[in-house]
Amino acid sequence: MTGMDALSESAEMMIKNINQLAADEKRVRTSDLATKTELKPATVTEMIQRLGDLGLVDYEPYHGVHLTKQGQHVADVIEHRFNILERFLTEILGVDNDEASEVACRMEHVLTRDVEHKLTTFLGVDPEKESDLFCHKINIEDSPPKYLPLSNFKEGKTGTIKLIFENNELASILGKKGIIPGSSLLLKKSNNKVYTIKNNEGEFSVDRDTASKIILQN
Amino acid sequence: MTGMDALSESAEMMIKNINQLAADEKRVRTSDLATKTELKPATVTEMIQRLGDLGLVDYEPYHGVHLTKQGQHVADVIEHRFNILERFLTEILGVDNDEASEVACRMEHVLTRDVEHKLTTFLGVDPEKESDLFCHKINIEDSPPKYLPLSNFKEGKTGTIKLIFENNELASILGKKGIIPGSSLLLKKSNNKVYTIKNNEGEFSVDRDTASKIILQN
DNA sequence: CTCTATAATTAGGCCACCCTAAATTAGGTT
DNA sequence: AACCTAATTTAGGGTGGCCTAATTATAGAG
Repeated sequence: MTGMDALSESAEMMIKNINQLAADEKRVRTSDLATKTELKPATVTEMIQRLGDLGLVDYEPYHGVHLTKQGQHVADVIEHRFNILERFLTEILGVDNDEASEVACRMEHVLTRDVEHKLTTFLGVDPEKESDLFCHKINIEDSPPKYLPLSNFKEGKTGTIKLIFENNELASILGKKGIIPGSSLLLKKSNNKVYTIKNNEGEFSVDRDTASKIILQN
Repeated sequence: MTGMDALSESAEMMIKNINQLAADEKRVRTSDLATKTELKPATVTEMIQRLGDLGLVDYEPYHGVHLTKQGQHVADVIEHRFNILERFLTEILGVDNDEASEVACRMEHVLTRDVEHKLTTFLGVDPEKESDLFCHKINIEDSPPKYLPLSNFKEGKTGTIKLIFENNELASILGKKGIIPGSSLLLKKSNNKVYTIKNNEGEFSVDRDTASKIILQN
């Protein structure tokens, strides 16, 4: 009902191009779109009529188009996806610019919100701070895993060890007991002084200081 | 002549599905393909006839298809692209399995050889060793990525941390130990499970999952 | 205010993909 | 060997995207 049928790549590209040609408040002309997209004018007309029917574009025959609010929103999303993909390809993978641009331009239509979000985070931008670009992301489905030092863990809970701050000695002692990153551990009891933990090699007690150096994931 | 026109996503998907259904030397039946692809049998027939014309498939009416050498090659490439994309999405970005699978399935048709190659290297597989899968890659323009996750780093090497991907909590825990972007870090030891690292604040061990989210520059 | 050059649209055609419904074929049953 | 059923293919229809050619509208020149 919401018209959420996922636009075709062609449709999204047209919207993207309309957006890029839309300087000031001017309507974008068919011929300019034809040049930019390397399509024939007749094809552009056809396409923008379709987009008009979808409410993504305000189309006035013989007088060009401009994006509706809805269309602008699509354009922003695509733009953002393109940018992070391009950055990932060039900055992280070291793909050369032209190719990165081409590939990003194809991939942008296939990203989901979640992947977009995670990629953005990966690139070191806090998605929450990009408020404008992420305005389309109202409900964030991310319930990030919680990391806690053992010293703050709840009794009876089992967690996976993520990180142990060493102290070589301590680490090797713990290591010999199977308390190593990646392994799982149950906190049986704690009284804020002594922490009784259990793993598949047995039960141990550690002091608070040690406990604070073992970071678990819920 | 070589039929190098870049196959459509639909065509590539059909080839991929034929490949997956091709147990032993048996020909793959139309109805099985229809079930797997969620298309109608008539549509499958049409498609495999097209693929037959392209020489990608050996089609015998009423007796199913099997991939030609050429078709097999396409299938292998797609398969490999899917696998590395899926790995990247799950292991590096932390996308959940179902979504990663879906997105990888869309992106696989859009990767170039170079991007595929660089992504593979990024994930820590030496593309040269995957000789079969990479047989399609004759001239490799070797420029390995400058950035690697800690989990793919070589023991004894020092790198500069470029970014740490994760929800803020993990990042802040790491940050308190001086493991922050821009700082330098030495990988002392790794056994593919536990990564022992050292920086100017001490020594730490992290699990593979965490290591994969710390990206270093050689 | 008409006239014309240019821009834009419509008309009509082609192909890839998808469908349903109507043949057709293969292969086991009797 | 004729027959039936399930699998398969063909026939025919629709849509999106692309095209060329023909038509029509616009806006600026005279």
